[in-house]
Amino acid sequence: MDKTYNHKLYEEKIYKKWETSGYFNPDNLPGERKETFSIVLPPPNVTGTLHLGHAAMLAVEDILVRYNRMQGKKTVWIPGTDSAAIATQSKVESVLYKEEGKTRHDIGRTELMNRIEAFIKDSESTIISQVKRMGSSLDWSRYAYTLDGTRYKAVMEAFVRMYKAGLIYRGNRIVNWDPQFQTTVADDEIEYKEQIDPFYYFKYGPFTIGTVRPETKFGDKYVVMHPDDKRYKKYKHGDKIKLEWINGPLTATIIKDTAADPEVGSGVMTITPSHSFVDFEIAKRHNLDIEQVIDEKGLLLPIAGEFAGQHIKKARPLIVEKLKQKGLIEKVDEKYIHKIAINYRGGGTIEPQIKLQWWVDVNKEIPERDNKSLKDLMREAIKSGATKITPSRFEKTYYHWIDNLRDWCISRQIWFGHRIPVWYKGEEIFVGTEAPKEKGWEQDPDTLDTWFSSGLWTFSTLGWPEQTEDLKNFHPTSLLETGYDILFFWVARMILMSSFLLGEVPFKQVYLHGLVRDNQGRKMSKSLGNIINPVDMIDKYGADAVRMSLIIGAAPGNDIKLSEDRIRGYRNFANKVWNITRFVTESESINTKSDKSVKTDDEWILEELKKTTLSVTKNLDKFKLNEAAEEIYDFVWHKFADIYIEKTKTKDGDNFGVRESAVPILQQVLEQSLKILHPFMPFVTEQIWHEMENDDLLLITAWPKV
RNA sequence: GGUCGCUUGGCUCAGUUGGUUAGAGCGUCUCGUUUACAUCGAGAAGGUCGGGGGUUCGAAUCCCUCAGCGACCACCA
Repeated sequence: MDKTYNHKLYEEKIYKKWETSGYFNPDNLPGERKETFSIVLPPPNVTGTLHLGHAAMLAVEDILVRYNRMQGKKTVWIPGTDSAAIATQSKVESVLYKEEGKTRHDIGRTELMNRIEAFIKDSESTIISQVKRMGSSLDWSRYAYTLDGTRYKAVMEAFVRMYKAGLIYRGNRIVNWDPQFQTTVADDEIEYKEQIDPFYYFKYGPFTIGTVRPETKFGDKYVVMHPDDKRYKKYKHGDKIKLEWINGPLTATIIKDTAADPEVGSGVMTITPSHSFVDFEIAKRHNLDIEQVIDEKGLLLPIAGEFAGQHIKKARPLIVEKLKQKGLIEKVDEKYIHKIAINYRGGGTIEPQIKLQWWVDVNKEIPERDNKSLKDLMREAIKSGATKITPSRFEKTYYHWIDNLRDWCISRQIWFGHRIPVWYKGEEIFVGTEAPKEKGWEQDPDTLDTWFSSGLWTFSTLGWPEQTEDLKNFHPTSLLETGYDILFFWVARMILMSSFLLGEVPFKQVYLHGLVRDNQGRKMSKSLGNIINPVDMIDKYGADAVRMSLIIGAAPGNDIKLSEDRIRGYRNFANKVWNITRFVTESESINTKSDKSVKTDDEWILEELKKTTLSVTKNLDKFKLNEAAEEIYDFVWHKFADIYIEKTKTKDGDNFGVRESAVPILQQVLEQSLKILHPFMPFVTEQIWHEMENDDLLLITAWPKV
């Protein structure tokens, strides 16, 4: 054995050895295994590269998987990658534009698909090999891709079943429209950004109305006020008044609605139902006309008169200028702070639009599920305890989210993804897993929201809708581990899908890890230049060290602050374990007979070993990985090495040695330490296991009985 | 505006049924070049556990209140 542990010499070889052993696949595990343990990996983007968030996720999941495998359970961890529809398509589109100056419409749907497929093929191996470098004991024989054949079947089946149950419908409703990507965006995929803009007060007949967006106001012909607002007592609901507006005279109608807050401004507002969620609701309540003002590209429509055809950004100052000339501006607040909605995937500013889209009805009662709605089912999964969330405080957040949940818009106007299994022929509509045979049917051009297919992930990866052995054995899965930032996006939707389609929860336990930040608590970003690349760190310090640094000090749900110093510290620990082994191995040949009163030392270390093992086991069962890892670290370094080993050393003149009676104890403690350390630091422990001339793999040895 | 969380030695953090002198890593200081390891060892300094009040025989841990920070959610035109 070398004097220091050099991870570069071993990690790749060890991973290969594990892979060829076949033990990542539960079907090959030795012995009779009755209990099962299953985790489905949250699929990273197929075109992405490994970041620290992935690394943290892989570390946590691999620890639990290795632990349960050693506990004698039939254990599977299923890998996969995600097509990341919008992100991938826009990446390919931007390359297309940069290199060839073309848009997707220039090359057509089929050609774009080909380009995307090629791009994915190129980059898929990158993320997979990076996942492997973390030591992830994933069963690659069960690898799934969100757009592969099996998953396609599942998505089609799910859509059709939900449609037949009346849970999916098509309707005209207001959506979040991204003019840049030309697609709808889900409520949760929106980010709000603070911005300073002028706030205008306009004269609207006898009233004063305020807005930051004059360009939407052309069609405003309803004035809304609170029914109890005394200032406007003389106006009755439905009254008509004539007034002068941007492009000439207009007849406005008075609407009394509680949505108007008397405390805000003048207490009066006009509405633009076509481009505002609130206004849309008001318009629907009172059955008002709804007129589109801005088109999908952000251009003004003919209703804008002389401004028609102009882009809203350019038109705004011109409109303000015109209003000024007409004497309709009362005042302007130049520094009004408000929030604008943007597509968090990096797209443009959201413009609400009314569109004919496909929706999932979250409130409809489902006869085959005891007349419960999807919302009810989602609540029940947690309330009944069928699924538990760690840390538990997120359960409250989860309920709150469900309470505010609106119908889910699942159609997207992009080409890359699962195409909606609906065909039209004139007024006729056909919904099925396969295209109708006769001619003349045209398929809906839209694709499904990526979270629709992700929602099926726990069972689509197990072969559903086929009733496979895997599905029977491994569903509901034991645990879902992910960052708390996608609790809503994903976790909630998996519960929704599984509850309806399978009548059971997708997982028994949710473990939410925190976000990885830099050592000052800042998010890692390119612009700050504080990104730590996990692959670089693995090169430098080894995967074991990276894993430990992401576990210790990271309580569930709390953000992790990481620095290179910490990673280095755990590299040192790996080396410590290595050298303990060298000492123990050497002790066999240099032991001396000088036995003194040392029985208490032996008893003490064995007692400590037992205590540590027990506590580590308990903490792993309770998902307290951070505490478990710290205990082992402390035991191995400060109890075993610093205290016990030092005490076994003997000195006779110039001859150094080891107390003979301690040799078997050293062996025993080392061996058991390696076992309980293995889930955390799999590479160095496996290599040592091999150096100690064991034939089997540490990977599948039995967890010490406690 | 609503909800949730955080505040423990210089820095980063543990501490879930309230119980003896409050822990770790990094950093700092002193000493040590003994063949397991300098990616090391021995030792040390450093905390009224954000402020105040309360419950209790006893609180970092439970309750109230104040302050600072952060996150998420929300339709302020």
